[in-house]
Amino acid sequence: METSPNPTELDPCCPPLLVHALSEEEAGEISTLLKALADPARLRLVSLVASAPSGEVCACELAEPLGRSQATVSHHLSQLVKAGVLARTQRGKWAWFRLRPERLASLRAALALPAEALARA
Amino acid sequence: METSPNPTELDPCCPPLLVHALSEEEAGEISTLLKALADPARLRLVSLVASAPSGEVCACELAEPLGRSQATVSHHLSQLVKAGVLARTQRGKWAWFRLRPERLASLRAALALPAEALARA
DNA sequence: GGAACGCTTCGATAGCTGTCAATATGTACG
DNA sequence: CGTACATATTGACAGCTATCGAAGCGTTCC
Repeated sequence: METSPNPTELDPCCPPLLVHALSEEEAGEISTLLKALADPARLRLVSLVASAPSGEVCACELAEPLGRSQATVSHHLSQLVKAGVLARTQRGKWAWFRLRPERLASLRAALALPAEALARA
Repeated sequence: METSPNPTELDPCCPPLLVHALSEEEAGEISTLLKALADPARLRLVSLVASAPSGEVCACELAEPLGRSQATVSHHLSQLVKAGVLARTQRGKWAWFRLRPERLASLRAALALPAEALARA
């Protein structure tokens, strides 16, 4: 096994991106995560959650600032959770969401350029 | 006009992402760049170009390793150029592509977490 | 129990997107 | 000029996706 300590869907993802050519499989893996972020509504959701002072936001506070229906917000939140970007906690009848920074960090790492590429710029 | 010195479409993009909530407009801007990368074929193209020793690759060398038709590769390359991720140089009848690392760097910066968010993790 | 509430799921729809074959455009070289 | 070749554009199509209203499922609280 790699480095994942618990059964939550946190597979390594994001092999070194720009050092050698990616295989179709590796590219598919990274693009899945990118797709999860590549939508204005989801980007704003992530942003709303990440910038919350407490680090957690109730779903009930998200539909209104987003200007989308409650069903649509629920749909996007599910996708973000599935992609590992957000984590959900059920608390009574409310669902709370918080950021999973490791996931974004691994994406940033994948996008990092090797020194040689920077030298060429 | 804003701040662009030359006619190439290199606007700043990517406001601070996770510090405060994004507007719909800001989110749209970033998601445009993310969408350009959120596809296995395009990700592999970027990877192929970035990992080339010379820093430049002729389009003629890309279709075969990608396993896509010439038309499809041309289409994806256009999108990457339009998004500012790659730059194209015409040389005789060949088109050469190289990476625009600044563009990726600004995306990485947008994905960077403020210290507070990391502390919460 | 039953009413109210938060959220998810379903069904439907309009629009976008990745793909290719075919065709067009453009460049090089006899 | 004409042929060969590299790339771009067009047209078409299947599959995906963002969105919503409506219906379903749990939880809370009276």
